[in-house]
Order: sequence, then structure tokens, then C-alpha cells
Amino acid sequence: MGRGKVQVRRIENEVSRQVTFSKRRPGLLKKAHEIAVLCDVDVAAIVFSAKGNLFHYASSHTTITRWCHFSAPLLLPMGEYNVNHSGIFVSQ
Amino acid sequence: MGRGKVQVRRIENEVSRQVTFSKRRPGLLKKAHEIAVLCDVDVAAIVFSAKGNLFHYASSHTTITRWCHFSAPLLLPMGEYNVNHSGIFVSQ
DNA sequence: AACTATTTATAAGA
DNA sequence: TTCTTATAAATAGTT
Repeated sequence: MGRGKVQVRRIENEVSRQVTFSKRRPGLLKKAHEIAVLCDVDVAAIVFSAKGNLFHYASSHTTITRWCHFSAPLLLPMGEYNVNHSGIFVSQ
Repeated sequence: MGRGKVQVRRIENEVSRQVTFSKRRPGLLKKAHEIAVLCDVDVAAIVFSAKGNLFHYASSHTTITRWCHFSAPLLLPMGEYNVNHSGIFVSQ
């Protein structure tokens, strides 16, 4: 899209990279929202900026719970965890 | 995009809804991949089909771990969990 | 599953 | 950085 074709590789120029991030981030979350509503499915999209900020879209809390159920083996180290109001922690 | 404008509401016709899902799902995951590579950020996108199938893109395992750390309070009931090779379970 | 007219997203520029 | 605009990319309706 835009004035030139996209090569899917890391943008080396830091300013350009930040600008592209600022432009594409809302686009991604919008797409996630649209497919969730149009197709009546559960969707989550999560993005961390280089500065560690979190941006996300979730069609429902259920989405995330189900996702954790299905995919946690791939994504969390095995072990015991505790979830409280502050986050999720490894049990001692 | 396409021959008509998009109204962001649930597509009532089941066949059309499934067709749109099939078309938009790869588009969403591609967008997630592109922003991850272009902008060198961690991204995850997760989609459940109406039939319960899971589709996802994750730029790295780190993404998901970090995401769980930050967002789990919103997404999982508080309690004790056990992660093993089969999934994540509530401790009894 | 392919096609293609159009909409939408966005790269580059102001 | 916010707005503009040319153009690439996604995709809705169709075959």
C-alpha cells in the first residue's frame, strides 16, 4: 500500500520504523475488531512497542481464557503459577 | 475493500460469514507478521473459528509470556494454575 | 476456488 | 507529527 511496495524486512531507519509502527498499529487492531464482529468470532491482537508499551484488542475476555487453555503449553514454561489482581506469578 | 463498503456488524448469512472469515483470517495474521518484522516489535494475533479451531501468529514466545504477565489479571480468573505439557489447569 | 472492481490501508511527501 | 495523496494491498461480490 502507499507510494511504494513493501519489503517485509526490518526498517533500519529508526524514525521510519517508528512512523510505520504508529501507522500500522491501529490498522492491525481495526482488522482484528472487524473480523471479530463481522464473523462473530473471538479474536485477540497484542502488540508491544519497542518501548515496552502494550496495545491490544480482545473481542472478549473469553477469547483470552480459551487461548491460554489451548496454547499455554507452547507459550509458558511448565510450572505452577498464581494469578491475582496484580498479575500472574510463578509459585515459589 | 471489494465491490461494496463494509458495515462492521455481524454477517447474518452463515455461508457469507464463513467465507468472509476464510478471506480475512490470513489477512489479519499477515498484518501481524508484517508489523512485527517491519517494526521489530513483539506481536501476537489469535483467532478462534466458530467451530473452535485456533489460528494464531506470534512473533516470538517472548511476546506471549510478556503479554500474559501484563494482561492476565484482565483475562484469567484469579486462582492457582498448573502448566504442563498438556495445557494449563486450575489446581484443585 | 478464481476473478476483478472497489474499497481500504498506507508509503512517501508536504 | 498531523494532513495529503498516489498507489499498493485487501477483499466483497461475482462467476
